[in-house]
Amino acid sequence: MFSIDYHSRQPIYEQLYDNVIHLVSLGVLTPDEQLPPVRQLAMELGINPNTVSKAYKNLENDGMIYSVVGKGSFISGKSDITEWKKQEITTKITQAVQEAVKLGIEQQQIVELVDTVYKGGNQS
Amino acid sequence: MFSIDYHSRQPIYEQLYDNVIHLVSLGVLTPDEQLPPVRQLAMELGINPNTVSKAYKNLENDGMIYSVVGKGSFISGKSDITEWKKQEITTKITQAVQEAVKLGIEQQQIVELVDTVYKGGNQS
DNA sequence: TTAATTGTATTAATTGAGCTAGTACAATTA
DNA sequence: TAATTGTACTAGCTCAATTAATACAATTAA
Repeated sequence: MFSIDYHSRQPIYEQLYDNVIHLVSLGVLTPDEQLPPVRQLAMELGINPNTVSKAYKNLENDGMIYSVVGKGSFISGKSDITEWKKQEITTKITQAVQEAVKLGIEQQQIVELVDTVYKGGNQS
Repeated sequence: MFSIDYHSRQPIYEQLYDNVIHLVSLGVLTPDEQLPPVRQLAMELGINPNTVSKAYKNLENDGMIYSVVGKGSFISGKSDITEWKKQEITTKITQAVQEAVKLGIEQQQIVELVDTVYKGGNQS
C-alpha cells in the first residue's frame, strides 16, 4: 500500500507523509478510514515505529489525519489541503512551462520530459 | 554574488553548482570568465575550501566550467546562454512534475496543462 | 629565479539529521 | 482483565556533509 525508497535523500517519514496525501488524492484512502497502526506499518515496512509515528504526527499537525490513543489514526474529513496543494503545484508547472516557451523549447520535448518522470526517471 | 542557504537540505556544494548555472543563464557570468578562486570564495561564504572545490569539480565533470591548476576556473564557452537556460528550466520542470506525481496528479492532466500553455492559455 | 596564487588530492575529525532501540504510559477495545 | 493503540522519552547508531590540516603541481608576478 505504501511505497518507500530507502535510499532516497528524502526522509522516510516524509515519504510516508507524501504517500498518505497521494492515496487520499487518488481516493484510495477515504475520510474516517483507519490507517495502519504505527507498530504494524513499521513492521511491514521494516522500519522503526518512531519513524511512522513522526509521519503520523506531521500529518495530524497539518490536519490530514486525526489520531486517538487506543483507537488509531484516521483520514481527516476535510481533506481540502490536497486540493490546495494540487493548485499550488499546477501553478508552479504552468510558470515553468511558460519559461520554456519563451526559450523556444518544443512542446514535444516537455511532454517527453513529463513522460520520463512518470516512468520513474530522475529519481532520488 | 552567490547566495547560499546554510540550513537547506540541499548540500552547499550543490547550491553552489546551481548558482553558477543560474548566473550564466542570466548572463551575469559569461564564457571564459573566471570564477572566484576556491580559497577566496570559501572565505567569502564562510565555508571550507573543500566544499567549493567539490562544486567546481562537479561543474567541470558536467562540462560547465574548466579548471587549470595555477590559473583558475572559468566558465565553459562551448554552449551559449540559451543552452544554460534550457538546462535550468528542464531541471525546474522535472522537480515540479515529481511533486505532482506525489500528489497523485495524472500524467494526462499535466500534458493537458502543457498543451494549454502552448496554445496561449494562462498568460501573465 | 623566487614567491605568491591557483586547482587538486589526501586523510582524519566533526557535525547534525535521520533512524534505531528500548521502555513506559494512557486511553480504548475485546 | 488483557490486548491494542497513540504518544513520549532517552540513548545510541549511521551516514552524508562539512570541516580541518596538509601537501603537491602548475601558473603567474615580482
